[in-house]
Amino acid sequence: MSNRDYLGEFEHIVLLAVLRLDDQAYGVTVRREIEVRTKREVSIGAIYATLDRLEAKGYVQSRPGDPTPERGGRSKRFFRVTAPGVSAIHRTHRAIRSLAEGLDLLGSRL
Amino acid sequence: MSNRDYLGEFEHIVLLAVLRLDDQAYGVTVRREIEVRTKREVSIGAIYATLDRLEAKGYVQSRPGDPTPERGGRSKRFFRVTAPGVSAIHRTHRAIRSLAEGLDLLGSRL
DNA sequence: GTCAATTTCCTCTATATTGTAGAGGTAATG
DNA sequence: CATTACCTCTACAATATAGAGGAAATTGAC
Repeated sequence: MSNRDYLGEFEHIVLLAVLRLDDQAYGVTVRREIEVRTKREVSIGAIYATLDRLEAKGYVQSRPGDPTPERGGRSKRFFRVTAPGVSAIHRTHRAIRSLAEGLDLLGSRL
Repeated sequence: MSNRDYLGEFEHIVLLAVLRLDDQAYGVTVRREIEVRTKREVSIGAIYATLDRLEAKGYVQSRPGDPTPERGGRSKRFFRVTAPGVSAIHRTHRAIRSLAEGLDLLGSRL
């Protein structure tokens, strides 16, 4: 296993999406959330590969969902962010902020 | 060339360091700035490889520095962030903010 | 009931791009 | 020519990304 302390760029995005979706986070919704919020198109494969990596690191946890009464559909795999996952977000944000603060980034406030 | 629009995690860090160092950005100072601000150790090789990639993408530009009157020392290669580089930072920050805002990230304000 | 069509979601494989370290070479100065 | 400060190169590990295709669920025709 890696010893990396920081989230990769896409890992970061995906982790935030899972956090934001709360108990409705699974592959398809995570993808949609990212596309809607960032206007960035991502493949479903990219989502799951990243989710798997985040799970391997202990930053998210997954559980199988019960079938829903909708037409069709394989049962979902739900994800939630763990405490270490939240810490990783904080570390990453701190690193960025430490270098960005004070810079005149046109009101970017990040 | 790639079509990636977003900065990788380390590219992001390095680009911010160059921006912050203004006209004093070269390999050694970039490395030091990152280490001091983020408490993260990085090898000099990692710095230059990333700087080279950022230059290939047009996000930074380098120019050779004149020799200084200090004892020893090969002449420096100075870097500065280009306008597209600043845009890349903005895009990246916007993407993060769009997913982070509204979340209760314990006052993380990012 | 059961079978096939349909739907929604997930798994897997393969490749490109980034991240990372460190050995070793190069251009200065006194 | 010894010493110093900096940079280049190479090699490998981890992350990012796409997309084809398989799996599980529901519904309706028979």
